[in-house]
Amino acid sequence: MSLVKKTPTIQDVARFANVSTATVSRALSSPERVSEQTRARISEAVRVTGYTPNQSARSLRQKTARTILVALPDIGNPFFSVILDAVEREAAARGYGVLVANRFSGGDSGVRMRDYFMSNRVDGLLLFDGSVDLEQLMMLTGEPTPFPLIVVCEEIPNAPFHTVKTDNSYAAEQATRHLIELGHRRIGHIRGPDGNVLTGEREAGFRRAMQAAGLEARPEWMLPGAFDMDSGVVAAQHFVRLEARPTAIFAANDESAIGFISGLRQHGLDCPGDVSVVGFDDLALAAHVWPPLTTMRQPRAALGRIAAGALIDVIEGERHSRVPMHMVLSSELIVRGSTARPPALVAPLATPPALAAR
Amino acid sequence: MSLVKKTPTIQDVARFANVSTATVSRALSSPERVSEQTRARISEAVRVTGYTPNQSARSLRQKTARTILVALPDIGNPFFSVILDAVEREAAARGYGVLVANRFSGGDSGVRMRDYFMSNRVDGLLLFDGSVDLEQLMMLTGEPTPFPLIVVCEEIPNAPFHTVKTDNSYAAEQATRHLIELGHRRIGHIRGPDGNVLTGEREAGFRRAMQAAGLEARPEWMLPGAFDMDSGVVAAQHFVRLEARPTAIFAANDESAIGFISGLRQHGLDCPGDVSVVGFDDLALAAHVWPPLTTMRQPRAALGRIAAGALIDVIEGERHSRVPMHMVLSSELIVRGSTARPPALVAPLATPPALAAR
DNA sequence: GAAATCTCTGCAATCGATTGCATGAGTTTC
DNA sequence: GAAACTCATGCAATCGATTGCAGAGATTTC
Repeated sequence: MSLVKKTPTIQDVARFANVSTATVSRALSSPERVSEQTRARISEAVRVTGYTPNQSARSLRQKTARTILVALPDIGNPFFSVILDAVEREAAARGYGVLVANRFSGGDSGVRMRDYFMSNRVDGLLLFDGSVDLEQLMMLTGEPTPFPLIVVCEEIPNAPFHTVKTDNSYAAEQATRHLIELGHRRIGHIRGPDGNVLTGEREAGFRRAMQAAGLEARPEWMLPGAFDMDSGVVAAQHFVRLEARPTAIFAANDESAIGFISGLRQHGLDCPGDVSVVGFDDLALAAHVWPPLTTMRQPRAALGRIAAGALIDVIEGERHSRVPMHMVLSSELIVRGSTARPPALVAPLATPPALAAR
Repeated sequence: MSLVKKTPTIQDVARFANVSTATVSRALSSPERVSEQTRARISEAVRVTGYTPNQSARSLRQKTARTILVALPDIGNPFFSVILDAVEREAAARGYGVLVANRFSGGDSGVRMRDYFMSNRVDGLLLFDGSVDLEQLMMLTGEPTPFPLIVVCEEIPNAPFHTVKTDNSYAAEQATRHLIELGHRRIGHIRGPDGNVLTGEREAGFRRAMQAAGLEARPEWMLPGAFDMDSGVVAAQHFVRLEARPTAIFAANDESAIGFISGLRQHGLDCPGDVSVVGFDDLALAAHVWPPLTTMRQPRAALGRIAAGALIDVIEGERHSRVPMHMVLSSELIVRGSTARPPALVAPLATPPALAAR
């Protein structure tokens, strides 16, 4: 009769089934504690009334939100969105909702994070942001981490957090070694954004491979970048202005590699004819750009799945280890068309003077 | 002294400031109703105790979650992830959290949606999934939509929902007209997945443009697709086997266009030399693939922002119009390198027989 | 056959914030 | 100077589900 029919509560179900709310609650959460008859009556009552438990009330009582917070630097970036996809699926499979916080780095990120937790909206945090201020975070979390947290894609030495990451530094080393094995000696690097942990690890791997081969990582060949296509285009502009150019570039991620190749083309240079390029991540499009990109495949889906699973384990107390866990997943070199032998080796007798080392 | 220090509640603040919890609550939500002195004492108490309101308790009392649910077919798809980015920002700016539900289409989607709402976890829904069963949804929602809902990217004629969309059909017409204006007469189309509303609208626009120009949309030139790169590659395989090939293709989205171009190349065909290709969406990478893709730019960020804003308006009762609103944003043709005049027109006298129409 | 145990169910407190109503002090009005 | 009003605050009910405790009846144990 009323204009707005209220959503049914556990009271309505109890009344309909002629039992107390306590019994209804038990019938739904631990059916074995309720007699078969009663259980059947309650099921029927639930069906008829169309009852769904009120999550707010449940959260309030149980101090549990069945929700995790995923903090990302940029959802629009396909690298993260694929991971988010996997996270969402794992969480959904275990009955958790996923709340996303985008552009989490920046001044108030620590405060916002703290608010999310203290407000009991989420039970745990998956932190993907390499630029977030972890010092600040640690201060907020206090000594023994008071809330379940897993840092993904980053590793802060000695930080009391669980982490899941890929073997960035080793993978960068592999990528660089691939170029060296092709015969390249003059190799440059497009860096990631300053202050990002990944930037450091990938650069370190690059330097290690160079050093191991007795090659020099020239400062002017370390081009600035920012993990996006535009910065790759800009890097290409720097590149063509170099007096002595490298014959190969290891880019810190696929997007900057693709931007770089596109920029090369604008200046009449060919990849891999003039310059070999290796990327990092293996985005879906890496196989479809021209030339198809040689890159290190990061196990992104696995990363998301494992991180989400581990976080929920922590939340549910199945991993109560005081000592932080560090999980490392390994990457894989995918050789495609963007890398080849250096020009000098292809036609050693015809090396044009312009390309010869000064 | 205790091992685990409890999170402070409004009681703690009240005790510290020597007032009732009612006053604390009012000081925080409507400060003008509390005297300046008291307000200062309360602020101090909040600061000292480190109090943050418990969202579950607030939700329970106010029947409001300050959270919206975003249902997407595929977060991993950059098309959606950019929109999600905009949605998240708009929502955050207005104090709402964003819960994501991925792969929402499929058997239980209606039920899952209903559960989300009835459980009071979310206040409204942004539905992006063209494949979700809207009939089922309508049944669940009942006559006057009982929960705030905005359907994005889709339009169901006569459905009692607010919608935000781009002018798909008109944009497809424009894209096709661009090919016609370049001189193409034999034009094919890579379709989207069956059952998706967008597929139908884009195909309709294509047919309208063809008809208006007096051209035939041949059945064997309507290639199946699925909005992803792989289906574009497959479409290219179909394409090369055609007896009489089109000189231009309008692909239903950028990903299938890029996959198609990549597939062409594997068969030794050049774009735009042999075939011009127009995409749809203007993904970030469209400008960076080779050749740079001519495409219809969809105002994705605006779409997300406007949809989220409208949804929150509805939630907060600022738009109580019974009659559903339909907002349409317009797309823009971005001409790049993947379209050119047809081969026959470039060198009309030298048309190789193989390329001539049979 | 009394005691102990087990099974099923209900009572009522509890989670933490919000809000309608009431109250008392201070202020304005005529 | 009494009535009417305003302002700041407190009291206590309320939102809806969960759960410790207790009791009634049935069953097992010795």
